[in-house]
Amino acid sequence: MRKGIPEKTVQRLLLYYRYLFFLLQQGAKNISSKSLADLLEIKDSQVRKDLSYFGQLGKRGSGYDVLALRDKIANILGIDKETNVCIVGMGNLGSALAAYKGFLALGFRIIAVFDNSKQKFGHKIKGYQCYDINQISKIIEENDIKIAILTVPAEAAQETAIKLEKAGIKAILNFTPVKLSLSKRTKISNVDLALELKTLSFFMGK
Amino acid sequence: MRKGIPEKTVQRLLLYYRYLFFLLQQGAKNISSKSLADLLEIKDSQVRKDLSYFGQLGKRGSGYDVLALRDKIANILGIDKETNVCIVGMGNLGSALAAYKGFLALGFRIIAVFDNSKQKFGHKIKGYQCYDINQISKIIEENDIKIAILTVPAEAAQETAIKLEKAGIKAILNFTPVKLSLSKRTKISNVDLALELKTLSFFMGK
DNA sequence: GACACAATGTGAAATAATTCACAAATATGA
DNA sequence: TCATATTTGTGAATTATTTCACATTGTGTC
Repeated sequence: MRKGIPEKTVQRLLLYYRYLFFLLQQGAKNISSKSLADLLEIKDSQVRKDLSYFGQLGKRGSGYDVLALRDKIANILGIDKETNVCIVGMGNLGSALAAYKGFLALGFRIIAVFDNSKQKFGHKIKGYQCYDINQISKIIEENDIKIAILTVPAEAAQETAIKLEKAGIKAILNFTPVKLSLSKRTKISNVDLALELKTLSFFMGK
Repeated sequence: MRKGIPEKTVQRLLLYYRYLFFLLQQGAKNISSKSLADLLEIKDSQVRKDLSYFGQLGKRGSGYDVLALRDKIANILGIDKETNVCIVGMGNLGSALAAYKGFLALGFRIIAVFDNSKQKFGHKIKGYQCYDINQISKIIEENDIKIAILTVPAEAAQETAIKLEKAGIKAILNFTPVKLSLSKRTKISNVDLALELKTLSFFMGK
């Protein structure tokens, strides 16, 4: 079912989800692809094409049922079941992400945070018990964690990523500016903050 | 010169830049599109196509001069001149970004940070003087700031964005999960942390 | 200098993503 | 019930991006 679905489509699905969530609170019962598209400043055909990957979810003449569509998307994206994650590297960014509420709303639960500094482990950071990175195998196994958010300094990125892979992590959200070299089996997604800012400034006013 | 250049190309340019910077430190004089491509796990033709948007930068037979290419990319991306930015919203994420070193390496200088809380303004946060958001017009004018990093809570995002636009901000790096509605003139780039994590988990193991 | 090898630059081809456009289904109102 | 409106779902067309493939240029060796 999730074969050949463009990444962009998955991303938009989440944007649809957020609007549907909001619309439901407003008491909306139905919505057309046109209205949803207008809210996001995209084309209505884009909305319909995206949704069509997952079946015939709408009704000709009246559009989509807001509640049913929201729940369907929640199901497609797995928002309806909890996914455990850990954060590795408790510097400024790691700590900020530990406190970030946006993950919870999408079904993510931060189960553990790791660092390599004796000063930090054993203590609580943003309410989470901080563990020694070398204990990771034990803790991710005990807690069924498959996803790690990597926020260590660039110098430590590659070696830490290898530790994560060995420990059984299947996907890494990589906030370091390092191209991680791991087996094809491990899924990596890069969030490069400086790159985003540079791209923005390049196209500014264009 | 920067008309019709794909955003993806600009992003890769920065990745090339980082590797060239590193290679130069290693003492490399020349590099082929093939070697550079292999480091990034992309195709060599992609590297050449990307660079070809900006002229004939290589030399047949021997490849690209590392120093010259690095400097050319720095020039294209404007890394060689400083760009002033501000951060708006000094919660966890805003504070973490204020301390983030990666911006500096690309020519960005954080000039001011803003918040709306009396507890915060007047004080220093991560070494930066925190100002009242309502003073923004004055401060961005005085300091020639055209770019803002927006890290306020979702509820305050749209109203704050309007303030930024009114004050003369031309580009916003938006970390809130809100679709900002501003004039076409203002360039917006969205960094949606929860979306990145959800996309990653969707494709995990696929 | 001539020959073999290396590597670019770039049209053309292939692939991917978006948008169009319209038949089909549903809704609405007289 | 019938005519008209709406709105989906989806092939086809378009547009964007990547990859191919090769002529051309430069390098190194004898």
